Amino acid sequence: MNRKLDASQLEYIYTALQNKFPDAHCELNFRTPFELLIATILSAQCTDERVNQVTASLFEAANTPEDILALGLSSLEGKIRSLGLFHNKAKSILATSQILVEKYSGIVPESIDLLRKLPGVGRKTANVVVSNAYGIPAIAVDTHVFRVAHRIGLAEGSTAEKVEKELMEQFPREQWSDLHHLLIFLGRRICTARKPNCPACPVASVCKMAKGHEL
DNA sequence: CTCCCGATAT
DNA sequence: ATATCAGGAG
Repeated sequence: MNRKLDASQLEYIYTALQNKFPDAHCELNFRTPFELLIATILSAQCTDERVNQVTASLFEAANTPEDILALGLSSLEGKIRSLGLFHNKAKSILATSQILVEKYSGIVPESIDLLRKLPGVGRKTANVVVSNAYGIPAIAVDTHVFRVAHRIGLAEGSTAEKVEKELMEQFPREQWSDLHHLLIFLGRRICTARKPNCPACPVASVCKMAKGHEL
């Protein structure tokens, strides 16, 4: 019976991460729900820092569905090419903008289910938007959350959806959005993919992987 | 499962 | 040189 962490360990993890990263927040730059939606679509397989570099000029040219549509495909692709996967991302952004104009009066929906029907918007992107734009508790499982949750021993599921469910079951709803950002900060700054810095990690004492290394 | 994909870190 | 980066669609 693979026992997970007990209640006191879960509380310790949340508190220790808050103390280590009191400023944990969404690192994508945005001013409106639509800007966040576009920035999050662009963030696939790409660092936030480079997304912000691109959106700074992109949103100056167009930051509404109508203005994005007016740009057209080749112009939009040109602006986002440096982010990679640019053809898919441009098509998704245009198709999503078209639907927002036609069906939602240009307003980004607050419903995860409605968001996920938009082209290029999956589970992770929908969670990021409702959490950071509308203050709805959610845990978006990206590459960092998936990796860190497995290493610590907070999750064992093989898909992002399973990991999201495991995390939601172990932490109270009011902690979901904060926990999501805390795990991302941990994954970016300490528990990196190539070389995790366990000596600097605030939750090493309860981490499954860190313990495995010590034994 | 594969494909999309440029920039950066190791 | 190669792994990785706030994934999603077919």
